[in-house]
Amino acid sequence: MTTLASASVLVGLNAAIAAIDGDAPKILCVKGPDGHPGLPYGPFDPARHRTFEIGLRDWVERQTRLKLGFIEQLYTFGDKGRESPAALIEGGGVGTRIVSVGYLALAAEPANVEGDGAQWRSWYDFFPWEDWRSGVPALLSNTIMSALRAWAERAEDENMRRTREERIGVTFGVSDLGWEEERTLDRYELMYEAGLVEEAWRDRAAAGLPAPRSDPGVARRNGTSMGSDHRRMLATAIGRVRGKLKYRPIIFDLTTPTFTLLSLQQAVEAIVGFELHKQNFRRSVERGGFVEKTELSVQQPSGRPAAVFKAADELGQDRTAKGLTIPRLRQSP
Amino acid sequence: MTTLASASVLVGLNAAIAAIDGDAPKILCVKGPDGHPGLPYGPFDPARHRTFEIGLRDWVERQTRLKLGFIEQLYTFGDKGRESPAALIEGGGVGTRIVSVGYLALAAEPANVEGDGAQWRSWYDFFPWEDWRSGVPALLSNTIMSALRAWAERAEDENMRRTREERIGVTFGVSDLGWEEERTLDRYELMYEAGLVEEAWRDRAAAGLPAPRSDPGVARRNGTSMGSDHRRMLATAIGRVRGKLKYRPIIFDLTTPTFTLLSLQQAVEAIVGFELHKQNFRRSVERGGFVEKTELSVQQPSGRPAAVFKAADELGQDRTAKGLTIPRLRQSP
DNA sequence: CCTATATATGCTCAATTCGAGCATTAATTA
DNA sequence: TAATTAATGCTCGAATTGAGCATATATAGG
Repeated sequence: MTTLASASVLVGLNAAIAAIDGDAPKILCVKGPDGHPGLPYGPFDPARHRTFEIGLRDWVERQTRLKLGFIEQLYTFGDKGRESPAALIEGGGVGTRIVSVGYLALAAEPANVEGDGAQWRSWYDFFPWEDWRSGVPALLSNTIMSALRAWAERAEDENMRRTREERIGVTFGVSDLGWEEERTLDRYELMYEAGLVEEAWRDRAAAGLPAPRSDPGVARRNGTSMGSDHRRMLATAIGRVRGKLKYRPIIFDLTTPTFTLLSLQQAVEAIVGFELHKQNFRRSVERGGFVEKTELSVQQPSGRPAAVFKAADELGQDRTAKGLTIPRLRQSP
Repeated sequence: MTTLASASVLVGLNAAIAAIDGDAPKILCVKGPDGHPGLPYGPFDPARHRTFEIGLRDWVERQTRLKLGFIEQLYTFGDKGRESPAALIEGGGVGTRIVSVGYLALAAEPANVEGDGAQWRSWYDFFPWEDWRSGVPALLSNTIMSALRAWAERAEDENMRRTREERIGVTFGVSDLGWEEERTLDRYELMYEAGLVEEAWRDRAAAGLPAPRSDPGVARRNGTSMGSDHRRMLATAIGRVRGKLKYRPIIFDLTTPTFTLLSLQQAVEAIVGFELHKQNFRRSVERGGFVEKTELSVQQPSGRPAAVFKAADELGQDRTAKGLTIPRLRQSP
């Protein structure tokens, strides 16, 4: 067996902490070392923490005073290019590989957070093309799609061109399947490859590679960029939440204990990024046994007052059972 | 920011490599350092490998001569209790935390492998209670379920007892939802907690904790145990394959290029662990556009010859699109 | 050649779910 | 009191699903 060079690996923990604020899906951001927004990050110290989860809860709480509820491991990032500038982290010299274990956490509401530059931001600040709630995002139809097609055209040979076009078709829903909201990561990665996000320019420059052959102005306008590979992690988190919604009732980890069906629907819409048929949503959620009516009702600004519901008891402690029925979005960009 | 103690973290890579052999779902095992079977394991050397995937492919190929096709990251294991005995791995002293990044890999067939003790084994050797293809596994109804209920009864208070019973109900399909085949990991973890698998006994002894209060003989009979936490990783892998089958056509990464619908069905049944309605399976797979008929047909040992199919071209390079429709198993143990 | 047997394949039918929209109810505001 | 707004109830056709019957095409044995 080979001798390990692993003494030069540092393990860090990242958390994508999501919450819903009315109709806005929020993510907790901190100011990263490079000035860009980033996800909360902390080192994993095996001497102090028995498990990743314990470590994560510990320093998230210390950094933000936020107690986490539901958390779930997302993905571990270890690609080259994640080396730490020596200044960033003590103990890791230049060239030390950082392995980050990314976690998804769900909070019932965007509680006030303390700490250096910590703030809740809409996740669509970073992924404006993912929000279809008021129709096809203009950014997508006006610039992204054509930039992607131009990238496909720039392929070296016919084979590569076709592959690229197929990927664009599937990931961006041009094909018959339509837009699959949970492919957030695929879309981000495709845009990264095509040089359509700022990180692609930055990373290639840092690695001494030639700049992408796309328009840098377009890349800069495609959402707020994040430090390191945090936007990729966030894309992973969003995709996971969107997918998971369909087979576990995690929506109730993101709502207040009681809610109206409209607010519940808006929370779901905030996550999936498109609008749902109101009556059908009500039917599926009521008949699916997800919610129970309370005797309360709340007055709206205008119109008939809405009944107040709560998550059904049968959903159980460990939030198991199945997920909501989310229809497929049939539009294309 | 705290100074990192992370110099004492080693990063390793594990692979659960699956293949289908007729009606048997196989997993590639090696002989672990403690004599128990284990999953192929190798260190991650950041100096040599740009990414985890490259590292994994590299040493899997060197250890087993097997070239991997589809691979996907599963989960990263870093809990305490994974410390290396000094003898196992050079460079890691006693008490060094080992972080293992687990991967799932799919092979088209259980190709011959070289290397010390490498062999393909049915994954039901390790999880006999997961195979419902000839009805409810006797092991489950005869011993496991009653041992689980006894564990629930041993709870310290009424609240805990009810929680345990609820978990058993959901995880083992006693509740109205029935057996959910993809909850492999939940079931393993529950059995571990209840002291019904050998690893629970071993780990508690190693940690200086009192032995579980269950019957050690029962634990020993509940499938073949594995070294370290490899059986947990395998459970994760099985659950992932079973779940993923429903939303991505990964089955075609596990079959030969051409197949009969029966062999395809048997492959699916091997994975999900229960039998499917033949005509409906055919309908869903044909109408779903997953397969295309070739002009060939093959003679059976007896009976009408079967048409030979291949995976549909539209499934595309990156094996995208949706997954097979797998009905829910309605039985209970 | 004929029959029993085994498997592949085609087809039907009822139950359920899903997508879409119309209709009614209950509040506020002008 | 009418207009407006949102909640809620209900229907209907289309598509999907679960189950089983029926037919087709082989082999083996007489």
